[in-house]
Amino acid sequence: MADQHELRDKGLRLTPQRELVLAAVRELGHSTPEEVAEKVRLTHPGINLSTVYRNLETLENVGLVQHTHLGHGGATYHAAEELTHLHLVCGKCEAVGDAPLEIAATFVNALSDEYGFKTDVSHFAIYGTCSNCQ
Amino acid sequence: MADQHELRDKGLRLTPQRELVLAAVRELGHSTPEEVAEKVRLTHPGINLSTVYRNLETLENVGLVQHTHLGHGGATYHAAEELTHLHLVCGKCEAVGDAPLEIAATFVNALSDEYGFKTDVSHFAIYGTCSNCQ
DNA sequence: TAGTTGGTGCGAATAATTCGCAACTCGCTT
DNA sequence: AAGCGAGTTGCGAATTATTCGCACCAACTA
Repeated sequence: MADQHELRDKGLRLTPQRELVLAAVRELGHSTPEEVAEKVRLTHPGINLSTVYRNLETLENVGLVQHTHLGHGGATYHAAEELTHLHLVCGKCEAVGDAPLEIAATFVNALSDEYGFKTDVSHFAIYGTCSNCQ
Repeated sequence: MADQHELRDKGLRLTPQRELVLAAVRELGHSTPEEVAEKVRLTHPGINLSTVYRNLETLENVGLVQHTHLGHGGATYHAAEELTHLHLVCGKCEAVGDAPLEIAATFVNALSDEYGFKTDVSHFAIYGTCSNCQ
């Protein structure tokens, strides 16, 4: 019912580290591996960065989290459930805003119809300047 | 007339390295610093990677080239002139396809009207799967 | 409860990018 | 034509981000 089943159903072992990484991603929304590690350390100080990286990768493989490249170099992770919006990335303040998927529907359809390109909404990041930074 | 004026008009010195870096970006289209360096080395074998990085940054500052994060970690650079299309990045084969800006016009307008978010088309990268990889 | 197998911690290895600094050269000034 | 000063370059070291190898440990299975 809890995370237990969720992870074990995917064929993964249930370790405190893994649970915490998943929980952190869910709570933080968009976050870098570093931020996830920081969050996890609040309750499990000894966790190793490598473990965070490995768990993020593992969790991504089983489809519980996903990552996107929202700018700079670093990847940011978010829970798979949270795919109901687009990411609006501000190039100035680096804030990540959200917008409903529907707003892009016709655009996505056009790309599909005219170019055979299937847009991956989970990786859909849009760069620009947010209203606060203009 | 040639690159000479173009660079000097921007207040930059005209060095062979700089000219070559700019020429390489223009010829290569989307390319990583590493690829630019490789290209430049064809005619100027001794060029240092640092110099390529610095020139890309310099050229970007004066608006002659721009960069985008099209996936993974690395940034890719392209000439500023070449901003007349969107980048369709295939997550599988990593190919970068193009589509005209107009296809996103209504979408961009909607983001502006409803969220006050000004989309930067030069950084507009769309993730998905291209027609060949489906 | 004991075994096997995946998972963790840790430190080293890579990769990508940036920096510091001394030598060089571009372009302006005599 | 020669000189000077600032912008540039090359090079190696320093960073940052991420991955690996390996020995130890713990989660699930029988």
